[in-house]
Amino acid sequence: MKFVPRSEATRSFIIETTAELFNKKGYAGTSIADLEKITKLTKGSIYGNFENKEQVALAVFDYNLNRLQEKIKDGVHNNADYKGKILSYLVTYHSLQGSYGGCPLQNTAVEADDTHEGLRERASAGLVCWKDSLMELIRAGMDVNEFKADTNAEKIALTFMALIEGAILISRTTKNRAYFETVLSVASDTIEGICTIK
Amino acid sequence: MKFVPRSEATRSFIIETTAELFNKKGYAGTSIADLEKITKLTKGSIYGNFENKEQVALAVFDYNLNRLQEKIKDGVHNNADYKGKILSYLVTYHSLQGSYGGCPLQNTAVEADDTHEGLRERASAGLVCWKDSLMELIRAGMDVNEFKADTNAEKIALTFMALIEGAILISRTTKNRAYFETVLSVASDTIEGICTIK
Amino acid sequence: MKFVPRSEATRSFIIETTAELFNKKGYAGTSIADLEKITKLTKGSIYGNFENKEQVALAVFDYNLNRLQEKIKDGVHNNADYKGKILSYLVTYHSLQGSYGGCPLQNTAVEADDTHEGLRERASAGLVCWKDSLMELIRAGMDVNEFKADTNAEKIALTFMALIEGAILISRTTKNRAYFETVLSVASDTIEGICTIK
Amino acid sequence: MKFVPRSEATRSFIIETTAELFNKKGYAGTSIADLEKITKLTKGSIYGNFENKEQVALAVFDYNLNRLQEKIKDGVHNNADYKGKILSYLVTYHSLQGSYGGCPLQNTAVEADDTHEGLRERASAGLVCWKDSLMELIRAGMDVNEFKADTNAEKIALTFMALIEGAILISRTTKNRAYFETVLSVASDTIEGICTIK
DNA sequence: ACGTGCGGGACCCCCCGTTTGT
DNA sequence: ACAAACGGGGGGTCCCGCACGT
Repeated sequence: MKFVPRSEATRSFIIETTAELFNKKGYAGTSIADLEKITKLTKGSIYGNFENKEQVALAVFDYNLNRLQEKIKDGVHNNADYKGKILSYLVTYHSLQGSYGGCPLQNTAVEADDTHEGLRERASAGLVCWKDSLMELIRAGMDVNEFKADTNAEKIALTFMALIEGAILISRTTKNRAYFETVLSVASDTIEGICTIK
Repeated sequence: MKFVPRSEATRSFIIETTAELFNKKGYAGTSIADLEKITKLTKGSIYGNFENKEQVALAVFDYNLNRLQEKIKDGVHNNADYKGKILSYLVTYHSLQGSYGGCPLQNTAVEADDTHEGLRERASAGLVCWKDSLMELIRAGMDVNEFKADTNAEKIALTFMALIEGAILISRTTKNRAYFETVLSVASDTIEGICTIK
Repeated sequence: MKFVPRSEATRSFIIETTAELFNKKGYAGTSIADLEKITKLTKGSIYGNFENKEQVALAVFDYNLNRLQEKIKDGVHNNADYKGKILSYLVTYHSLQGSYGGCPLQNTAVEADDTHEGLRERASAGLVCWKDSLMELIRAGMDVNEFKADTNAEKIALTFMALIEGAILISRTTKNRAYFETVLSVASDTIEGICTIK
Repeated sequence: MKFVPRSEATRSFIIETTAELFNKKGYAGTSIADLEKITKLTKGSIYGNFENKEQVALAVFDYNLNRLQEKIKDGVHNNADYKGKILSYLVTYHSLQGSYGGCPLQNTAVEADDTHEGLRERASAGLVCWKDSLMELIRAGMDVNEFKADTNAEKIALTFMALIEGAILISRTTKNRAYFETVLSVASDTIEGICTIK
């Protein structure tokens, strides 16, 4: 029999409630029982709203990614110049380094790259989207002469992203926040470096 | 009863045979049945050589880390100047980007940071060890005037590491090798940037 | 996660269906697979109704003990005088000497005394409760002058119980019913011996 | 391939070393690993001396039974009159109420009666032998006019045994030594009761 | 001959993701 | 939306052989 989703509210509730759990324990490490416990719903209810565990995980990934993107978008909008817009990513990531379990893009990417093609594709799309957004900002900044004309937009974008993800990885694993700050300052410098004026 | 290990050969065989599997599928995602399949040994034999799955995983992590460190050490030894020694890391990591499942330090770190303290500690120690090695090389290079006297060794080391790990993450997830090259070139530039002469 | 029991009916069904098995094969000797076979339920169902095997065993012990006590209570109620009430124990135990696997109190006590504190405590409580019931009957009989005034109630109770349990042990092991009768006749004589009139 | 036993010394060592363990934990509850641990021998060695776990258990039962019988025989020999000989059983059993895990006859009988025909038979034989020994002593006492001529030897023997086993059962389970004394005093009285003179 | 080292595989208890009946 | 059952798989232990040393 075909699967028919039910109340959108419950579906959202499940996604939002379990998002942190999935981010922390991963797809393989999170059980349906965990979902029951944290949502206080029953298996039947969860399976009434999702076809299976995989669909919950996919929806949760989308939610986590969207949540991140919204915050980033806020930061971007709140800055007038392109340098500020790009540097706002650092502020946003900084504010996220709480107890949510790290960057969902990173967590999903690393778990899924050799095990779950569906999740890997989504993580990949998330990264590419992120890169494209950054490149767009850089190119826009170049257009208004805020950034140097010879800037390699993709290279800067990738460097920026790599530094952020690397910073999260190192600081979370070593539980040393200072490493995070240090690496992010380099990301900041990287952007400063392409500015035409200081 | 205290656990008594058996033939060192079998133990090593299990570790070496399952190392890639653990690196690809992670601790939670690898089952004893997987180990049986790939080693063609039985549970009885595996549990005769390891106390439990966790001990296999820990040993495998050590093996994977050591394997990486050996390759890096080779690269370092084969270069005379400190710049060459440091840049050899990039060559080594470049050669590793095959089908082994990515960087074990990254995989373990990301999976374990919120789920398995024992593995997290090992990954953390691995990262710190890596950073210290890099800092030592940088400081030695400063001593012989190969690197600028005002170089912040720790910052450079962390940046270098973050770029490498970030590069692996992005390129593996997107399955785009070019991203890897691009980010590593930035890592290379970073080292060039602290050299006294070109 | 806290364990939440399911349908009381299934739970009871499991207890009742497996009670004889546990009584015959003991706690260590009874496997979950045995329970599946005899109940024709699956592991999932059993573990949905009980936290673990131990909890099944404890519930089964309670059931078996209660079952025994109900029969005994019937016998006691069906007799007007205290001598008759006490001797009814013998009739009850006599009727129980079928193929149920012997006295659950005995079986549990002997298996658990050095291996399972939880079961041992329950068996102990069962024995003490039995002794107290007997003593109450004896003392009541003394109050109405049915039993001699100088009767040592506890001694008589313990003797009565020891004879019954000893009788079961000997007769079941040797598969000789006559031994059972012989020893029970002594238990009967013991009660006769404290009567004021014949 | 046929099984060929090995050094008698090792065989005895295994039996003697594991006797208490089997008595405490039972046949089903004792694992080969337990035997390894306590003997500090390897499985291979144990299986070199016994065909399988069952044969160890049978040999251990024989050993435990024999050990008991030897002590009883000592007590019997050290008493001149038949009353003393019989009552010496009580002294012997009293001295055995240490931490050895209770009466091996009882433990084996209760575990085996519905699960292991081989052990049950041995326990049965042990009980019958005990009964016969007691009956012999009683009849010999009757012959020399120490015991009343109308004594029902078998009944007295069975009562005596039942009281002892019942006493052990009750006192071990409740961990109340006083119950043991109380019931054994009744066993003693039973013998006094068949004496011609006090 | 005898003890050991080590591998085998069936089975242990328990939990998994899932479906069904209501 | 839930309660309850399902059956396969999770990690881990069981009892047992076999081949090697001594």
